[in-house]
Amino acid sequence: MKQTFNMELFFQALADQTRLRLLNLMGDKEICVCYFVEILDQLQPKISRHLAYLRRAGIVEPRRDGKWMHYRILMPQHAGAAIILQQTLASLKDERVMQSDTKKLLKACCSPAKFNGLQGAPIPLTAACCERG
Amino acid sequence: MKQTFNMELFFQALADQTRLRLLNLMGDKEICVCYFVEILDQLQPKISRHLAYLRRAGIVEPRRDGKWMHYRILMPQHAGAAIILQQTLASLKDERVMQSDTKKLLKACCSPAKFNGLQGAPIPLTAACCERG
DNA sequence: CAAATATAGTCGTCTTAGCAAATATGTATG
DNA sequence: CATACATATTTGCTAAGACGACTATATTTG
Repeated sequence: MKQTFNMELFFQALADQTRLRLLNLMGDKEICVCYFVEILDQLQPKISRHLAYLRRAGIVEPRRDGKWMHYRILMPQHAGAAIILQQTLASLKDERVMQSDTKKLLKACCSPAKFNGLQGAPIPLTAACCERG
Repeated sequence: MKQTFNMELFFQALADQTRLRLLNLMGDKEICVCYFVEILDQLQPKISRHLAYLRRAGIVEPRRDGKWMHYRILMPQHAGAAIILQQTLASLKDERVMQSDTKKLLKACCSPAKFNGLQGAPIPLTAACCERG
């Protein structure tokens, strides 16, 4: 089907804790880079670099919105890869770190102003949380 | 569920072409190391190393049989990982290299004597191929 | 210009290939 | 039964390459 799909590269992209945390946070919604930085509590260039790896592997897609960049998961054309990615996302939800991240994201969406790095940051479009304070 | 399961390590183990080829050859049967060496046409220590990586990740299990070591895939306890591994194996079958390897393995099972490195090598137990020549 | 994000450069660390040596088993020999 | 040797496989070791962290700098947009 896909001539250019590379299983090895695909797994390489998934074989990193930081990238798994990013994917878990995205889930099925679009997230702004600034949220990743805030929630993972890691330096911005590091987040950016890992997002670049995911981009290169074709797993995520960026969208520019003014100053902000939003990322969302791009389900692979390759049927097998799509199943693997979905199963991975499902499995991640069982892990403590991932649950903690998800909870933190919800909080941040509710009141971005309370987080240093999120002054005036855009609220994730599909976030099912309370309105901005 | 499993405290010791590590998704990152699991994907790292899968993120290598040589290891994917080994897994594809094993499929659901037990294979002797000497077949891997012959079919991948790579140096034996290299094969051994990659088998060690797979062992460390708990993906394969060795069995000694006299001089020969046989390896087989060990389905992970972790339900998600098992699904991912099964889907991976299924997807590999669509790739040319993997199909070629599988075909070569079948040939080697039919007449091991014709391969330099397989003089007197054991035939994979569950190999559904013709008798040894 | 300021803010958000991406990229480049440098460094330390991890992974891998390749070779040599070690280990484990089997067989032959005394 | 002990020894020596052959075969199959694993494991140290070292150099090369890839990767991640960190800092500084560049790019894009308001």
